[in-house]
Amino acid sequence: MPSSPNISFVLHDVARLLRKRFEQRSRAFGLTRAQWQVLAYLSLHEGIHQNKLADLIEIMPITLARLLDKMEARGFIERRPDPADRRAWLLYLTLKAHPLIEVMRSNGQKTREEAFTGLSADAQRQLLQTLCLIKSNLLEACAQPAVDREKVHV
Amino acid sequence: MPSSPNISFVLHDVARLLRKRFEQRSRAFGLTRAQWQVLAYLSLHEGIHQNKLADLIEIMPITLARLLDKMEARGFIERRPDPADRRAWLLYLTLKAHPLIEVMRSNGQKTREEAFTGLSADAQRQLLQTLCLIKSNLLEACAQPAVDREKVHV
DNA sequence: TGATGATAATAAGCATGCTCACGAAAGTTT
DNA sequence: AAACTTTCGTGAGCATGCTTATTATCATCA
Repeated sequence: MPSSPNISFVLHDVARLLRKRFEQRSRAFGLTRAQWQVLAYLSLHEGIHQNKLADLIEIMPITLARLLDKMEARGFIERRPDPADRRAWLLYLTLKAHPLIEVMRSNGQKTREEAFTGLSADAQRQLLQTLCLIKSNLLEACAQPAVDREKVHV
Repeated sequence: MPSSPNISFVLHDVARLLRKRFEQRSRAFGLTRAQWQVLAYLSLHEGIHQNKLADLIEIMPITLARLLDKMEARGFIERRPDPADRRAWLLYLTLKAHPLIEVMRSNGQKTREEAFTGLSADAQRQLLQTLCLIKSNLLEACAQPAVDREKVHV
C-alpha cells in the first residue's frame, strides 16, 4: 500500500485468496473450506462435544453450531444426545463423509502447491513457524481488553 | 492439526485474529478493518472510479459497493457523478474522514506490534516477502479454472 | 434441599466476502 | 446509424465470522 505494502493487509488477502481458490476446487463436492476444517478436526476426535470442538478450531461455539447445522442437513455429520448430559450433543461423522476426507485433503494439497510455487521447503517451514508464533501472540492479545496504554498510566 | 498444523488453516486463523484484534481496538471509532482498508487506499487515490479502487484492493466490485454504501451513510466518503461517464462515480473522502486516518494507522500499528512480538525485523521482512509471493501465485491461480490436471490429460 | 452460579447450545443481528444476474451507458464494428 | 460487445455499478442470495442475549441443564454451597 503506502510505501511498502502493509503486512496485515497482505496476510488478509492471502487468506482470502486461499479460501477462494480452495472453494473453486471443492464446490463440486459440496463442502466449503470452513466445513472441511470441521470435518478434518472431527475425524480425529469423534464423539466430542460442540464446545470442545469449537475450542480446538478456535472459533466461537455459535459459529460452529451454524456450520454443523448445514453439515448435518447435508448428511455429513451426526449429533447424538449425550446420555450423561442432556444439554450436550456428541458429534460423529457419517459414512457418507468418510470418502470425502481423502478428496478434500488432496484439494488442500493442490491448492497449497499452487500457492507455494517458488518457495523452498525451508521457507515453508519458516513461514509455518512464524505464523504459529503470531497466532499465539494474537490469541493472548485478543483475550485482553484493547486499552490504550498511553492513556491509562496510573 | 494432524501431525503438524496445516499451514493454510493457520494462515486463515492468523488473518481472522488480526481482524478481530484490530476491531476490538477500532470499534469506538466506527470503522471496521475492511472500511479502514478502503479509506487508506482511497486517501492515496481520490477521484478514482469504484472499479479501479476494487482492482487496487483486489476485491469484487460488488463487495466494495456494499462497503461504500455504509461509509457514505456514515459520512466518511462521497460519491460524485463523473461528468464524462454517466454510469460511473468519482470517490472522495469527506472532511470528517481525514482525522481518522492517523488514528486508524496507529491502531494498525499497535495491533501489529502485539502480533509480531518476538519477531525480528528481519523475520518480518522475510514474512512480508513470502506473503507477497504467495499472493501473486494465488492471484494467478484464481484467474484460471480449477481443473483437475490429472483427469484432463489430452 | 433449595438457591446460586456456571456451562452447552442456540437465537438474533451485523459485517464482509463470494457467485450469478441485470440494467444502463459507452464503445466498436459493420 | 444500427447492432453487437464491453464496462460500470448494483440487486439477490449464500457462507462464515463476530457480539450480545436466552434457555435449559448441571454443579455447588449454604
